[in-house]
Amino acid sequence: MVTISQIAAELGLSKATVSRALRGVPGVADVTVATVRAAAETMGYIPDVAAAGLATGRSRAVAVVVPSLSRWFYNSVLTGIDRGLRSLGYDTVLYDLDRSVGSWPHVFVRSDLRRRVDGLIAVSMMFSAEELAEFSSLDIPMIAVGPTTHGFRTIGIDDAAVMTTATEHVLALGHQELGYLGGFDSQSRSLGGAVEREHAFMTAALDAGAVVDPTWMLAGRYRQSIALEVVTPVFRSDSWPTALVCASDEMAIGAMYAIQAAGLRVPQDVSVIGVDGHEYAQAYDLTTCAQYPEAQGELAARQIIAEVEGGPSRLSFEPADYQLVVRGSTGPPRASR
Amino acid sequence: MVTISQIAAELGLSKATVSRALRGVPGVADVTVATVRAAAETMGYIPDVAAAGLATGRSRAVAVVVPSLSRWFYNSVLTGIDRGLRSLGYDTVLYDLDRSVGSWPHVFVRSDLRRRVDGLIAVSMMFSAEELAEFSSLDIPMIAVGPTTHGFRTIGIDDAAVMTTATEHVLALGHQELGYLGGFDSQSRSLGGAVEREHAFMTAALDAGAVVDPTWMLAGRYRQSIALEVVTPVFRSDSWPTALVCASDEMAIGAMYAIQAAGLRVPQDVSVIGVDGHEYAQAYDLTTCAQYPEAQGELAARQIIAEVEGGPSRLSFEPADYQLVVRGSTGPPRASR
DNA sequence: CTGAAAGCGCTAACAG
DNA sequence: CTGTTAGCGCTTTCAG
Repeated sequence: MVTISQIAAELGLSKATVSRALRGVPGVADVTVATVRAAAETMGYIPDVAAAGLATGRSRAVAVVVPSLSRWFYNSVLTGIDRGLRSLGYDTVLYDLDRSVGSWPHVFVRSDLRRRVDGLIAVSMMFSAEELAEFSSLDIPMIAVGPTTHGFRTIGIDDAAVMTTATEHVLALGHQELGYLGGFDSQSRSLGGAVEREHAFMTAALDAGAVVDPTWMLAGRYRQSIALEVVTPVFRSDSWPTALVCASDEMAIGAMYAIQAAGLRVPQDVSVIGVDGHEYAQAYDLTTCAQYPEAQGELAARQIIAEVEGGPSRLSFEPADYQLVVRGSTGPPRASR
Repeated sequence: MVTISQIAAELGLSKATVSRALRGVPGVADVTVATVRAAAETMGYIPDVAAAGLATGRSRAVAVVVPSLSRWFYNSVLTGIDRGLRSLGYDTVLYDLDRSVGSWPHVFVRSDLRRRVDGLIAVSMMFSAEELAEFSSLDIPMIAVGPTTHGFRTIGIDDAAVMTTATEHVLALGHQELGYLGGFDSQSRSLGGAVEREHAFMTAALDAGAVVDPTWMLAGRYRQSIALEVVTPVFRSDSWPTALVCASDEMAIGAMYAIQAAGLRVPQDVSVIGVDGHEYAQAYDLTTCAQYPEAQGELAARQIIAEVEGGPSRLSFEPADYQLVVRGSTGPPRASR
């Protein structure tokens, strides 16, 4: 294992100079830098992060806390974060909180995060006041991606605006009988903007004078499997909405399956619209209000590193892009055909 | 920030004793241990992993390399690994290789992994001989989960056996006209046992004298969206198989959607069977040959830590459980009703 | 522009 | 059972 001192010895230089040359610290002769780097290369030098970390107090790693890895939004954000972090020379230390609802030990923060990471990115997480206090005591930059997270600067879409856009799309198509597929993901620690979305839907629907039968307010809990189950009985009954607004594309896909299995057609009998821009939306010809989780993750990575490396902390909320993508799952209601 | 020396000073002990007491090293008076731990607790001591790492050469972290995070199998394995690792006091350092097909810099191994992790777990990865050599030169325990990975001890199902089981299920139901939905995921670095599965299918089908029209061999590339697209034309043509054997549940779900959209019924018109035991399989009433990726991940975590902590390296292949789960998507073919 | 020296916080012989 | 003494490999004043 080759160290900095060996390079120094080899070249008749001091450890300090070699260290500076390797890191590109200004104030070293260009020739020296070149020589040192060449030697490091040929000798097969690999920096020891632990040693550097001890000396600097930095680990070149950031913690990423996710509520679960199985949902598309979360793992997409994580993909973006990992890519962003790695391109900046940082590692991703994963903290998957799946199935740890309400049981996250405070210990987590103190003993695990401390000194192990330079920053923390929380994806769609809800934290208790106690946990938040522990985080703050870590005194490292923190940032959230997803719905606005109390105590965190956050990057994310405007959930209300997105849902309003989606709802207005079907309203504009002439639908007056609307269903909503949303609910809460009780299994995870994420809130996912569920409240904002549902509220925006109701507001837009009622403002337009649409009919929203209470039995059409479905709790798909943000999972495709549950969506499939709760949607099924509605479209096998004799009263169903002409348009179903879904709070996520995963739920929308489950709903479309249930609707077809019930013998109805999308969009002829019922229009379906989702939110997210899921990678499968195109194949399912699903109209959706798309957001770009990987981009959000990459942005989070860049911003946290900027802060870690001394930059100032930015705005408290960074609005992310979204866009209505109209496909074949939405159309005018039967009556107005 | 409180250190070990502060505790030592406070208690009038030496750093060494405090260190030993804290780590539970045998050979310290019980009273001393108790006193030290109590003091550490009240003083709010938190160990510095970097310092410990420098001294021991261990980081208490393991690298997990995945081909992508968006596919259920991969993220499920990762969930299991993270849970296992964390329960043993180790951190998960993520290396998501999504979209880095063929472009993985050798640099990766040398500069990133070295000294940063104590072990490496590769999930469904294919490595070049060159990469493999670099891994080996790291001289840390390595283990793979998924299909047998050259150069790695691996934990995984017997892909051929699983596919044989699935195929024989529809054969036993009386199907004689079989389709296969498989292919390769060219986007990722994973092979995923695709070859073994396809071969096992063909063997079982031909052995039973079944008809497998070449146009029924579909390349869904292990993605639901692509499966949906390639399956659609087949069931809109005038010649289709009575049973479709899918190499993954994700593809099977896409296929079922396509079949229904084409106006056919599952299982009345066509039976569909998958492989994986996807979390959505139950909701879709999909018959599948299930495997348990989270359990595989947890096992991998336990085994790698056992090795890291001095245990011997075990068998070269650890067969994982699988089980045929019969649901409503498979039934006898039309003719024999 | 380069070198010497001190030290980051902890562990690991080696003594006692 | 406990203390002393060296480092682990790198960064960082402070001199020159």
